[in-house]
Amino acid sequence: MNTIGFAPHDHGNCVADTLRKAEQHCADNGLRLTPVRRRSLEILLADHRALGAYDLLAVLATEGLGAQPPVAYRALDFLVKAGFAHKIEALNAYIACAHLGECQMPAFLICRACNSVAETDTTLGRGRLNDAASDAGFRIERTVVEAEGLCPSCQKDTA
Amino acid sequence: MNTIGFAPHDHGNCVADTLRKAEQHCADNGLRLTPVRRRSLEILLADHRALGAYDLLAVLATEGLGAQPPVAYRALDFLVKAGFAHKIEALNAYIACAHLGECQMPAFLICRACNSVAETDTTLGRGRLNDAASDAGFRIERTVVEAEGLCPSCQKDTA
DNA sequence: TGGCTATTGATATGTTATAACATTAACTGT
DNA sequence: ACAGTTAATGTTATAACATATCAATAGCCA
Repeated sequence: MNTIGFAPHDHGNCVADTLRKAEQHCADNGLRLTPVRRRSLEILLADHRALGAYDLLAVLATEGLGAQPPVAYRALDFLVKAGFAHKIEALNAYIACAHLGECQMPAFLICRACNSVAETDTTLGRGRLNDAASDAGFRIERTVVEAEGLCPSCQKDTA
Repeated sequence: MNTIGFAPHDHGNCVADTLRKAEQHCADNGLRLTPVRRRSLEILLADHRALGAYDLLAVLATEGLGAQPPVAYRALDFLVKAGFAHKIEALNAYIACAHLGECQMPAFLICRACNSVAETDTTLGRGRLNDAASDAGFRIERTVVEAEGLCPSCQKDTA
């Protein structure tokens, strides 16, 4: 599992590939990637950065795809439930999934300076948290793992 | 590091002990545990459950300690900065620190049914996340680790 | 005492998210 | 093609969470 987000990569391909996978997943599971949903995913995919619901809404509005908050929240809700996007709890913002199809327990590295977000995975590393949960008799259904700090590029700028 | 929250314990002592430690910490560090701040900490300590800022405010208001949002947010800000409380990002809510004085990298187990929260620690378990961060050249400053699920008691109720 | 800083009081507003209900589109079986 | 059903959208309103700003006051200390 590589950590996309800060490293240079072929982003056009990254976007196209994710859209293709999303379409396939919808076809396979009887989900409908409607215009608003598809466009919302494209907007989130535009860069590896978290977008607020109202930021998304602003873009949709300029394109005549809806002007009221529920439009954005419904689209985001669909994308998150389908596994196409994640909510970054520490920012109250949303980001496209960078590992569509192979994403179990996402973890995020969030740059507090430029707001870019890299996604990685902690599936193999839940040791301590799982131990604590089973000691306490707690049944985990979802985990939020987010690290805030400075990305490589913003560390240079500060130095 | 034990995981307080779901297990029975002497809660009166748990509260008194934390208040004592908080007073000591303020005395040692030139911080002022004013009436609003102290009372806010007591309210958060009342049980191992996350409280919204406006829930806290409602209690403060009945006691004549302030009726406007900034009162609650200022108190919470002080408590969080001093390490006496934590923000639960997944709930936009706040909880008293259960390990005052020995809390480095808190992690939370959050029951989605009864909203009770247990606090544990992941200081020794950051392996994967740290690895991913150093691979990416990311400098971590703060981590958010929260697990949502069902506490022992609510698992029984559902069964 | 005077000057500094931290805290509080108060009003307003910004930001994030959902409730509720009417309408329209898509799918299903006949 | 048709009615019955469910999913999606349009729209209005409001709930819930959070901060900016500025004036007033309290504590500290030279």
